[in-house]
Amino acid sequence: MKKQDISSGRPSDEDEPSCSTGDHQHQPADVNEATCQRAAAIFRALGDPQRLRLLIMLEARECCVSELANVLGEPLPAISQRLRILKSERIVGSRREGKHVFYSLADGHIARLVTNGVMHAMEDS
Amino acid sequence: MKKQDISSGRPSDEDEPSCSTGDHQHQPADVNEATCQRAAAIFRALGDPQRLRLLIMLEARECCVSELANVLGEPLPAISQRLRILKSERIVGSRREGKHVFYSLADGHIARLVTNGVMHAMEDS
DNA sequence: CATACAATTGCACAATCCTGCAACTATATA
DNA sequence: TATATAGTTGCAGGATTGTGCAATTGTATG
Repeated sequence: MKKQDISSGRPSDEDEPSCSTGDHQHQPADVNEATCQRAAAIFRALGDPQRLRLLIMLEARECCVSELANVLGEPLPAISQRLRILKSERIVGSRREGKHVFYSLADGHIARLVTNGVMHAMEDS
Repeated sequence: MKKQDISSGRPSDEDEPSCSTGDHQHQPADVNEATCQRAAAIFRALGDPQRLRLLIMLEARECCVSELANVLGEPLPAISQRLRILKSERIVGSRREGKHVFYSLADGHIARLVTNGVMHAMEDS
C-alpha cells in the first residue's frame, strides 16, 4: 500500500519532533513573525523600479533630491515621495546641508541587498 | 556668491560626460531599464510576509504544497497561489512526484537574497 | 521683509495586489 | 470506472499602493 504520509509532516497536534522544548535556535525555518514582517517590508520597499533606481544611484554616492530628479528626469515631488518611503523603512538616511537634503543608503547591508538583487536580475537568462 | 550647482548634475540636454559612446560598463549607477524592472519584480515577490515565510521554509528543504499548508496552518489554495507567484518570477522551481508537487528555491542566489534580508531584519534595532 | 529655490506634504484617482471560496484538473488506488 | 487525495485556476471583494498636481514649509539671499 505504501501510504506515503508526506503531507502530514506534523501528523496530528502535540507532536513537534525537533522543537518540543519551545526553545528556538535560529534555524532558517523558524523565524519570528515580527522579523518576517520586517524583512518583507524591506523587500517590498525595494520592489518598485523607480525606488530601486534611486537606490542604485545612492549606491554610487550620496545625492540630493534635485540631483536625483534631474538625472532621472522626473518631477521633484515624485522623488521626494519615494525617498520618504525608503526612509520610513530605514533603507536610506538624510542629511541637510543648506538648501539641499542629501540622501544615502542606510548601511552596507542594504547596499549588498540591492547589489545582489541587481546582479541576479542581470545574470538571469 | 558661491552658487553650488549641485542640482544640475546634468546641466542641459545632449551632454553625457561618461557614456557618450553608448557603451555600457556595469557600474552601479547605470543599469538597464529591463534589469532594473526585473530586479524590482523579484524584490516585490519577496515583499510579502506570507510568501517570505514559504521561502524561509523552502530554504531549509524541498517541500510539497500540502506540507507547507499543514505547517503554516493555512488553506492549500492560498499556498498554491503564493507558490504560483513565486514560480512566475522564477524564484522557486517545482517537481512532480506522484500525487505530490515539491517546491524548492530556484538557486543559491535567491537563497542568499532571502537570508540577507532576514538577517538584516533581525539585526535591526 | 520679500523673493527664489529646495523639499515636503496632502489629496484624489487609478491600478495593482492579497485573499477566500468554489470549481476544476491531475494522479493513484480500489 | 468510480473514488479519494493533491494541486491548480477563476473570480469577486476589499485593501494597499503608486502617481500627479497643488499648496505648504524650510532655507538662504537681495
